[in-house]
Amino acid sequence: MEIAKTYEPQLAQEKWYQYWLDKGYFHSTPDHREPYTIVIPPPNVTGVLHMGHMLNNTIQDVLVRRARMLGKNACWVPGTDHASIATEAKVVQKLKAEGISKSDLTRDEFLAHAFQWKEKHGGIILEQLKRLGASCDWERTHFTMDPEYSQSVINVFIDLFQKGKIYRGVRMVNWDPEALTALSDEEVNYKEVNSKLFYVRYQVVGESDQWLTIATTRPETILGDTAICVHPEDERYQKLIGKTVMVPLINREIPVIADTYVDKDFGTGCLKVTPAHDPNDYELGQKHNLPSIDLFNDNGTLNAHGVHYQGKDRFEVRREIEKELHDKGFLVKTEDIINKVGFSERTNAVIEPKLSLQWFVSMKELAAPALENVMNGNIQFHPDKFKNTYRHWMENVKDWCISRQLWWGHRIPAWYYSDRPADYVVAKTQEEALVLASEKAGRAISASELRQDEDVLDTWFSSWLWPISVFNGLTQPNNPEINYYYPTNDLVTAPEIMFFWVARMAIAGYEYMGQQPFKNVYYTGIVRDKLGRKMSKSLGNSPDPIDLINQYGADGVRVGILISSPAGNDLPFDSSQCEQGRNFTNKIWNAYRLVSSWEVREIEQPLSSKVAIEWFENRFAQVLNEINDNFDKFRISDALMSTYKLVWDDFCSWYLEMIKPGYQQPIDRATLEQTLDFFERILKIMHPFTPFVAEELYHALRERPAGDDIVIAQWPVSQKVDAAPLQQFAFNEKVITQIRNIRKQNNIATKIKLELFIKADASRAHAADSILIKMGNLSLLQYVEEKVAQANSFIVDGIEFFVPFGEQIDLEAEKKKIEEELHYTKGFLKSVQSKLQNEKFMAGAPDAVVANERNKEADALNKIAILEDKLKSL
RNA sequence: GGGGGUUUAGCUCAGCUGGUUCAGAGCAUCUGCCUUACAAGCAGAGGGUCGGCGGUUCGAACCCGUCAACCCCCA
Repeated sequence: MEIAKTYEPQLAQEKWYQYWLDKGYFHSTPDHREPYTIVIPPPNVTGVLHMGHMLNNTIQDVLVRRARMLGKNACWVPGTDHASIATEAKVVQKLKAEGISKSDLTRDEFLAHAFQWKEKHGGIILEQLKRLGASCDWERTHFTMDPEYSQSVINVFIDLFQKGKIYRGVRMVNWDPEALTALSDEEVNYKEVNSKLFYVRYQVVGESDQWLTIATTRPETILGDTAICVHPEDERYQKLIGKTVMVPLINREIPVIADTYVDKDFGTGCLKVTPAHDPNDYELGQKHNLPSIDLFNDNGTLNAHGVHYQGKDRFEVRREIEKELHDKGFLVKTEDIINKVGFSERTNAVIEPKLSLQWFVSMKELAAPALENVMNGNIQFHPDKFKNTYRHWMENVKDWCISRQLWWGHRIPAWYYSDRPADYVVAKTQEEALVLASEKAGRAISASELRQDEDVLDTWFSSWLWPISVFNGLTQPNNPEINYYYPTNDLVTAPEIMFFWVARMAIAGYEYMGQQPFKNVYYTGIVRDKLGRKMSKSLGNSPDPIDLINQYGADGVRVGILISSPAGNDLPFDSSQCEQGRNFTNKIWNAYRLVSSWEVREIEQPLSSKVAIEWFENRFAQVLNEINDNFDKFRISDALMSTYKLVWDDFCSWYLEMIKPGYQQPIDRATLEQTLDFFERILKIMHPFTPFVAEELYHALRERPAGDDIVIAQWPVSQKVDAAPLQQFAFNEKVITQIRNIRKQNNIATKIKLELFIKADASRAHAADSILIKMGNLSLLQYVEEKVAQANSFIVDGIEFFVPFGEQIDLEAEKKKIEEELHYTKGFLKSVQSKLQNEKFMAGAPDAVVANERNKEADALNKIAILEDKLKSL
């Protein structure tokens, strides 16, 4: 049967993925084997696969597939995250397009729409992962809002509340005026923007025509000023401290206070204090007992304190108030400056610092074990440089604002029974809340009096339980699954979410399991385009992974994305890498074509094949050790590169060429059997990277009994490496390269046989010479005592080789070549000898190093002698 | 402003405790080959004062200092 000249991946992908599923190879249940567990970083339920997922999940799959082959009980738990803000924003948008406003809907109606959306779009991304070949245990697919999962989240909230770790308080929070919710600090991105610095003058009360000028980037907040602050040691303003000034436009009298917080050199050295709208001002306000005047509505428009600007948007007011200040003589000047402004990670709206009543987790104590166990290596980071960043954050951890003014998510289980903020209880259900509320109030509270908190919990308040809750470790403590699979082994994620997620999982792990959630954290880099830009939807510079899979095959794309992406390094991605990956799959495919075309006959095994086999056996063992070592160190790209070179260079370019019978010649059985065995081992180590082509060829190679599939095959066992055949081969490789060079320089076709003379004692003759004959296409190989005249010559490891000239002779070129080599070797000798003559070197360097230098000297002297001799003879 | 990191071939990266790897790999480049497994290929070659300067050392890509550029995180 004719085998296609190029590998067609699509059929194999569908066939084998379905086959693996049908056989249940990805499904895991606890047994006697050592578990190997990875929990997927759950993508947003409504998300679609992007290059970042691609990188991340390919790495996970490589790790899982290898673990499976190592005989571990591999379990990769997939699932999705409800992603409250992102998903709610999408649903709101979709409803808007249909002419429905969120405010027209009840909470239940809205949630019905949201669940509908989730049913429709949820899980698309999981289907896409299957195309990539992800060997997840799909029977374990979880969603962070599954009933049992939600139960864990609520339980944890209640538990932390009862432990006094959760509290409710008024704090300055990051308010997203578009999503109408508070955000955690981590969800705010600071960007540099071009702004204006406005210099505005305030009249000093009780002085005629005395003014004090402040500088601000936010003139619209002037209406909320409650003080002016100067540095206590600023001589310019000494006499103003304690006086009062008039707020422009509204003529409210406010004090001038002094605090070292003020930077004397920024602007005019006078700071206007607006406690309701700036975190630093808020602190100042607390310290100096200043009132707060909140100017804004939740959507960023001004409220009644904004007087005639009431109802207008903050940015519109900024423009208009500039004009009014100018017209009325308060605006001294404006300057262009670049300042940092916070933007919402989700909606990109400019964040408004806002005072509000929110729920917080007190982090300091909770974080302690999570910090300690990363620093002491119980949890390992790859690369470990991220430990520094982690420590810095954990040592300065701030309380975590966990309430979000959204509907999509886990509703906060707090129940209010009056209008007083303190009159609430925290309970799992309304029934329990009724009991608790009645107790707390000292009277019977009725169901109608009870009102549940409107807010939901931050998404990360559920995802931090992921490694525990996917095994129901909180709702069914000590169940067999959690006991078996937890702690998980490796977590693969992006450094951006080290604090959002990794740190908090560690915290929850120690708090609720008394154990780390994972042993290793592998941080991937950011996938960038050729120009170094982050791949993003808005830039439109991200290829669709599914398109790539269609174009290059899943295996090709997997190789392409891993070929050069060391842990923690950004990955500048270019589709040419996938081409390389595809070529790789094609290479092994064609190796199979070659091997399968041989006809086996009961003939004697050529000596060269015997030698080749011995060499490859050891070469394979050597590279396998390298690969295992790279895997152990989480150097995935290096493991892939070693695999790539083993397959392409060692196996295809050398081994197969060495044992390949002549055209239409049969092969001996021993060599073929050994080759099939090598091929099979090669496929096994390729399998984690290129699972589809590996399985396809594994079955093409041999008839196999049911259940003999590469996906569950045993990883090759590491063997002892014998150095001798490797050295012999390295020598031959150099000789062969030299012969090829001579062919090339003299335009001698590969087909033409050459003669090779070796100036050495015939006792040096070795079985491996057969390799020289075969690979050099020699008609004669002979040991001689004297130089051979009229020949190209070269030296390998101090031994001189001669290839007699054929018809063409280029004496001059040959001479020049030798002269160049001679010149170089003399220079080399000089540098070595100067070292050996240096007394300090001789005194200071270890013996081994000195001996080494002596060897170098001897080699160089020998080589120079040969070269000079050669020159003379020409 | 605080913290961390990076700088080695055109590109992406290795380079372990300072001493043969006269600094390595893959890709790209150049040259020659359609040699019946593969042109998605084969063979060969070129390419780096290891960011600059200074220091320690018999010896520095590696250690120290300094300057510069870039990146990330945090406020």
